[in-house]
Amino acid sequence: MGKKFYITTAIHYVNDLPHIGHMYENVVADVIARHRRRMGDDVWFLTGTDEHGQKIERSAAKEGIQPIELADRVVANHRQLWKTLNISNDDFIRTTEARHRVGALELIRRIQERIPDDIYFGEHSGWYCQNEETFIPENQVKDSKDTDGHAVEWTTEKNLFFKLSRYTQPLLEHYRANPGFVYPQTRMNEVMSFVEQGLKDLSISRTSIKWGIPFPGFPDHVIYVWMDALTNYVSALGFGSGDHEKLDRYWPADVHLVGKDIVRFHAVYWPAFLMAAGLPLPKQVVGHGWWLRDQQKISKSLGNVVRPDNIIRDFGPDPFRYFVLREMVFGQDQDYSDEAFLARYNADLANDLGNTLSRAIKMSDSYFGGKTPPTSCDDNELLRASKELVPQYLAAMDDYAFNRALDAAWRLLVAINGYIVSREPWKMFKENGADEALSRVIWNTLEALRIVWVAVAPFMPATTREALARLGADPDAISAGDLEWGRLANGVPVRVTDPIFPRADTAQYIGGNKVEPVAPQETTQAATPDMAKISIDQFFQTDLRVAEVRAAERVPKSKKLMQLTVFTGDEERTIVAGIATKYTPEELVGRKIVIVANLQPAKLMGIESNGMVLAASIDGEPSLLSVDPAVPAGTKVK
RNA sequence: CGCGGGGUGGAGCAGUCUGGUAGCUCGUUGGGCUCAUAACCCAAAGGUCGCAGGUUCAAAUCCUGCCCCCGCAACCA
Repeated sequence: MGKKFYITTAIHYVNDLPHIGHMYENVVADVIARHRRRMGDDVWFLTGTDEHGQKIERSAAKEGIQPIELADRVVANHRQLWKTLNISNDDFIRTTEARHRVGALELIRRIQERIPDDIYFGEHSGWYCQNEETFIPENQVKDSKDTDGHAVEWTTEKNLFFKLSRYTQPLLEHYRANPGFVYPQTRMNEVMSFVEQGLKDLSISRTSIKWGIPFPGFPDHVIYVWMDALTNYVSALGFGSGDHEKLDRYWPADVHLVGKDIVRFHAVYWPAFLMAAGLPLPKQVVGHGWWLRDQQKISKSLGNVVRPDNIIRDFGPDPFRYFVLREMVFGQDQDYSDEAFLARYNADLANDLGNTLSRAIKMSDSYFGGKTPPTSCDDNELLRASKELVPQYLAAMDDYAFNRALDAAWRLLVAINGYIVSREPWKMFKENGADEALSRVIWNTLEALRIVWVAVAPFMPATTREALARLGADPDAISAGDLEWGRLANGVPVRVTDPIFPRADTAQYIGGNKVEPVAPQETTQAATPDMAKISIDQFFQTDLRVAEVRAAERVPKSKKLMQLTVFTGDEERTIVAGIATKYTPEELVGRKIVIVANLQPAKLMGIESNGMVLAASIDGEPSLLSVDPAVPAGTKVK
C-alpha cells in the first residue's frame, strides 16, 4: 500500500434532502479520492450526516414522529443519492450512531483530563425565544421579537464553555508554520484575520435542546453543534472505541473538504479542540465555492433549491459529475442552469469525447476487421501531445484545478481530431488498403483516445469503463501508469455500438423536461387559505390613514431605507421605509400615501420610525399605495 | 473605513499566485472533409483585458488610487 490519504466531506444536515451543493461537494471528494487511489495511495474517504439539533427535533415533532425516524428517512435518501452518483466513500458516519457518541465523549474526556479548565461551566446570554426554545441571533431580533414574530427575552443560561480564547496564539502560529493549512489562499486570509481579532470562548452545550448527545456530568445539557459534529472525523475511525487501528493509520486527515461558509469552523474550532485533546491536526482544510441560481445563493428559504434530478435521471451520473467539475473554477461560486449543462454536454461530451470515440472505433473496425490495428507507433505528433499534456493534467489535479485538468485532456482530444483530418485515413484505405501506414495512424488515434479516457476516469468512472472496453483496452486500467503512451494492444477486438453520449436536443429538452426551481415564496403574498381569519374589530385595531409626504431623504449608508417626513392631518412625523431601491426622494415629496398610524415606534439605522407605509411588493420591489391627490391628509382608510 | 467575490471580443467564462505573441465554449461568416453523434477540420470578423497613475526592457498579470456590479452582514414597522 502506498501512503495513506484520508479525505472527508462535511457531514450533511438531515433537515432536508441534499441539493446540488451537497452533490458537488461529494463528487469533488470522490474525484480526489479516485485520483489518489489510482496514484497508489491508501485512501480512506468519509462522508456522512449530521443529525442532532433543534431543527430536526422540531421537524420531527411537526410530523408527529421521533427525530431518529426523520433522520433515518432522510439518511436513506442521502445514501441512495451517493450510490446513484457513484460516490466511492469507504465509510458513512451518522452522528446518531453509538460509535460517534463514544468518540464525542472521548474528545471531551481527553480535553478535561489534559487541561481541566479548558471546559468550564459558565453563563451564556442572549435573546431567548420561549416558543422556539432557542437563542435567536442578535441580528434576527427586533423590538423583542424574532423574525417569526415570537416574543424573545434577554436570558442568561448556564452552559459549558470551551476556552477557545486560549488558542488564539497557538492557532496563529500553526497557520504561519503551515501556510497551506487552508486552501485556497483567500480563505486562509479570512481565517487569519478572524483569529487575529482574538477568539471568544465557545458555548458547547445547550439545555434548550434535547435531541443530542448528553453532556458528560451534566445530564440536562446536550453537546452543542460543533463539539458534536466535527468529532465525526475521528469517531468514524474508531476514536474512543478501544480499536484504534484505523485511527492510527489514517489520522490526521489529509483533506477536510467543506463549503466556504464553514471553513472557519474547520480551521479554527476543530484544530483548537484537537490541540486541547492532544491530537494531531488535519493537514488541510479545503473550501469550495457555492452553486448559485440566477446569481443568488441557493437556500431553502429563498425557494430556489436546485436538485438536478432530471439531469441525473436522463443523462446518468457521469455527465453531471463532469459538468460540475468542468464548469466551476474550484473555490469560486458558479451559476447553475440546465442550459449550461446541456451546452457542455453537447459540446464537450457528445461532439468531442463521444464522437471522437465513435469515429476512431468505426475506422478501426472497418479497416482492421473489428480489431485494433496490428502495428503500433512510438514516434508521432499525438505521442508528443500526450507527453506534453499528461503532466499538465496531473499538475492541475494536484492543485484541485479540475477545470484545467479536464481542459488539458480536451486539448489532446482536439489534437486527435486534427490528426485524423490531416491524415485522412479513409483516403489511405481507399488508395492502399489496410497497410502499415494506416495501421499506425489508427493505432495512434486509438491510443491517444485511450489516454484521454484514462484521464477522465476519476470524473466519469462508469462511462470510462465502457469506453475503454469499446477501445479494446482493459476497462480497469486507469492507474497513473496507464496515462503513458503505448499500452493499447494490437489486434484485440473493438466494439462498434451506439453513441456513448447521444446528442441532446436542447430546445426540446428544456421545453419538455426542465424542472423550474420553486419560485421564491414572497412573504407578502402569504394570503393563503389557511391563514387565520380575523374579525372586523381586529382589523379596526389597525389605524390606516392617508398621509402626505412633506420631505424625503435617503438614509445614509443604507441601500433600502428612505426617511420620510409625513403629514397625517394633525402632525408631522418621521417614518423610515424600505423603498429607496425603487423611489427617489424627488418623486415622493407631495405624494399621498397610506400609512399605518398606530404602530409602535422602532429604530432603524438609529432613526426612530413612527408608522409604516403600505406598499405592494413584487420580488422585494415595493410599489406604494396611493390615493387620489384630492383626499386630504389624515383621512381614515378602511 | 464592515466581510468577501467579480468587471477579459455578441453571450458565458479561463488565464492573474509563478509579468514575456490574449485563450476556451457558444454564436456569426467563408471554406474543407465524409471515418463519425447535422458531428469533425481550417480560416475570418470581433477585445484600449472597468478607469487612472506607478514599477519594469516588458503588465490582463505586480503596486497605488478610483469607479461599477453581486453576495453576506447591518437596516426593508
